[in-house]
Amino acid sequence: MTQRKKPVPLTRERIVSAAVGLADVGGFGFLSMRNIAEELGAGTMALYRHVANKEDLLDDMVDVVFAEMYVPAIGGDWKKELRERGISARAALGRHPWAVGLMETRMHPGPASGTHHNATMGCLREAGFPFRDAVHAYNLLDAYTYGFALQEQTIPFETPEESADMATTTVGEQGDAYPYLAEVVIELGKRGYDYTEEFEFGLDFILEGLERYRRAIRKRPP
Amino acid sequence: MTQRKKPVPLTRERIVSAAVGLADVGGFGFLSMRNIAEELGAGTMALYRHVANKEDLLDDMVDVVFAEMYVPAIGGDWKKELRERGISARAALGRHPWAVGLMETRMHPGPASGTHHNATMGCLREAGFPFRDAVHAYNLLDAYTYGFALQEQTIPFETPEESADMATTTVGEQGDAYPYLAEVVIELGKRGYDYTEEFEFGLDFILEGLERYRRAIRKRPP
DNA sequence: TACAGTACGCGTACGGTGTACGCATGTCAA
DNA sequence: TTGACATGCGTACACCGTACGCGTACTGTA
Repeated sequence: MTQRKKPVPLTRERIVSAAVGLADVGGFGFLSMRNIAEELGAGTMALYRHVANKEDLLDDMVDVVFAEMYVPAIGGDWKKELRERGISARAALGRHPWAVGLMETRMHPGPASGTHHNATMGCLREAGFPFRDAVHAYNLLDAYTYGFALQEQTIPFETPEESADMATTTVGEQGDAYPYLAEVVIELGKRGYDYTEEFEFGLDFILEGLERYRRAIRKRPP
Repeated sequence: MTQRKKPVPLTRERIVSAAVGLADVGGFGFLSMRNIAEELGAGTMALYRHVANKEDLLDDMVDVVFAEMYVPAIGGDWKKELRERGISARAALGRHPWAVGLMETRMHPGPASGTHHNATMGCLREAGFPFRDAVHAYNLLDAYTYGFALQEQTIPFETPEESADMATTTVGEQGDAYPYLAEVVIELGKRGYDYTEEFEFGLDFILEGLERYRRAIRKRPP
């Protein structure tokens, strides 16, 4: 009669994991405390025994994404290491699109975030970049990566419906008002748009530029 | 007795303008239809006579931000034009921080957005970049600009309180676990962090790299 | 002047959100 | 047995976007 119900105890980890999964499939807008609780078969307010509030939960979710990124080896071939880091970062952001706007805006970064940033900075410093230039390089790489991910999320070049909608709105309506823009819509609509190739072109462009810059510095130390 | 009240008729423009102002001072979270209506001394639902929904309103708000950006001259010195474009874009995004995550994600871009993108693309094409390379260049410039703006928004290097919080959280707690990260926090805490200088370094880095790339292309046409 | 048509402002209501508060239950120590 | 404590959860509140429909006021036409 006294049927014991111990439906797996709620833990912070289980909550974070469920939240990440929910945001992945349903989008950021679907991520509500009520939905998370339902996913776990628990009451909404039960969550608040394990997380202080939603912001606190988001901190941990972001750290999960950081944990999925490649951690560059500090003494290694800096260009190769940071290339892999960039590619895995974009991949992680692709798997968790909701994270893009959140990654760099957290005020309480988690351990994975610390490890990640430390390794990246270390990679640049040990490659011979003076402090200030390492900061410049870091800024370039991250701004590009997050910016690319931001744009990649929603620009609808692939689906024909959206593409057509976009085309008529911006181009077709007022014939030839935007010839260069029209070229983009038409050409990319025809040939398609390979996000991976595009991203890696830019990443390599920056890395090679940095390598040139590094060599120039090494020749004449300050 | 019959006191006429004609409190300035509501128009779409007045609504958009009030919304932009509200988001500027109160943040994106403060931008609710109720608050906009109150700002205008109108009832909430009165707004819906002029805008289809909040998404529709956001489209127009984004176009306001695009309209504040410098439109590069299509035949001119492409590097100078695009440098000014980049700087004014960052400035506009600084004035309207809520816009960063929205600029490139609109599905119904407005006229200012069209003009802006067309002029930028035209600038690159007329400078001699073949179509595909112009797209690469465009992607690099915009990803960097939006990525920088995204990071600039909330990284709290300036305010001592947040800086100290950040430092203890990521560095001080577990002594020397993140030496390279510690260096960043300490050094930038000491010397400060000039966002403008940082942004322009990266922008010039990309522009100069593109110029080199352009010259290489011109030497041997495909 | 009278009336119809229309544009506009707005009140109410519904289903969603985050979360403060307090109560109920289960487990373990004394 | 008794108390302390951690955990789960139900209710309630203030906010959100917005569907729906009603009243008012201006305007063009007869």
